[in-house]
Amino acid sequence: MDKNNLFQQFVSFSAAVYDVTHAIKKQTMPKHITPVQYNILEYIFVSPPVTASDICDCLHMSMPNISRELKKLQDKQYIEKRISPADRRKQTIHLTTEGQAIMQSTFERIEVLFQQRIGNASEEELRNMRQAIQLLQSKLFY
Amino acid sequence: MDKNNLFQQFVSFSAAVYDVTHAIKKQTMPKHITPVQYNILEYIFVSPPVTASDICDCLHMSMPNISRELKKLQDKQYIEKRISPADRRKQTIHLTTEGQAIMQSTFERIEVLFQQRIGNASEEELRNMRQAIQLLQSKLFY
DNA sequence: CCAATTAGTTGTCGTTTGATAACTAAATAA
DNA sequence: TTATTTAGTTATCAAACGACAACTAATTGG
Repeated sequence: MDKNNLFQQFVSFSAAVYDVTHAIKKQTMPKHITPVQYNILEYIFVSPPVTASDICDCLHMSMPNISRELKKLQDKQYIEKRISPADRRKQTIHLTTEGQAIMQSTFERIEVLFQQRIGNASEEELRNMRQAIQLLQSKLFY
Repeated sequence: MDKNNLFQQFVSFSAAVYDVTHAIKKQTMPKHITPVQYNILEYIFVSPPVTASDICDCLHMSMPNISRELKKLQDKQYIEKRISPADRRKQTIHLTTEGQAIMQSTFERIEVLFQQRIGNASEEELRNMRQAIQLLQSKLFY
């Protein structure tokens, strides 16, 4: 039937997701780092261990630019590089204790806002949301 | 029960939505305009009539910066400003014929990619997706 | 062993973007 | 009528970001 209508929904929904995540990030993102640097830290935080190349691929940036930003993060003592013994060209990027602490507390602040958002939802509504997310992530946002 | 697990899902889902929309925009966004300019055109396209102030509020930008970008879009002949007769301080922003055509064809390209994504979905799956979007948009991404 | 590839670095450039101050013109409130 | 507020403009500045060229060092393939 009308896939067309679904497209409208998709556009409006994507915008809504953007708005909400933008608002949350605006309230929770550490101020001493730039948005791009935050994205890098977040990526290192959720998918360790990562290499500079991994970050390039996932965040759609060039190696030179990643290298520059990683150096800045290293200067700020948020990350450290460890040369891989197997292949000494490669290096894995790790959060320092401080970097880890920053990301941890950022995610805690994000979770607070998230819980506020769904605070009044019933047990069944939560179940439905979980199902809905799973459905959309497998069929549409894959 | 475990709202915690839902938070994990939320984070992962938001990232997935970002990845998909980013990939789509990358493939469909007109090359002669900057990302910010595209966002402005898109906003004018989907929610007319708009004023410069509306754009500020919705896109989280300052009036001077909006004014600058609108002027660039005007120079490129994608928009025009009409002074509101009721209050001559205000102006409504409109797409020119060319601007309209560009946004129309951009959205058509977006829709093609969207239809590819859901191409093999059954009637029932489409219904479920529609429901899922509606649920999440009302309970989570509002 | 030598050539080619891979991983990452450094430097440089220009554009985009965000922020701020100082301004004009129109409308509203006192 | 004058003061204030509102809508938008212009100019300027610095930071952030993307792109590119040239480079080093390690590894792999022939």
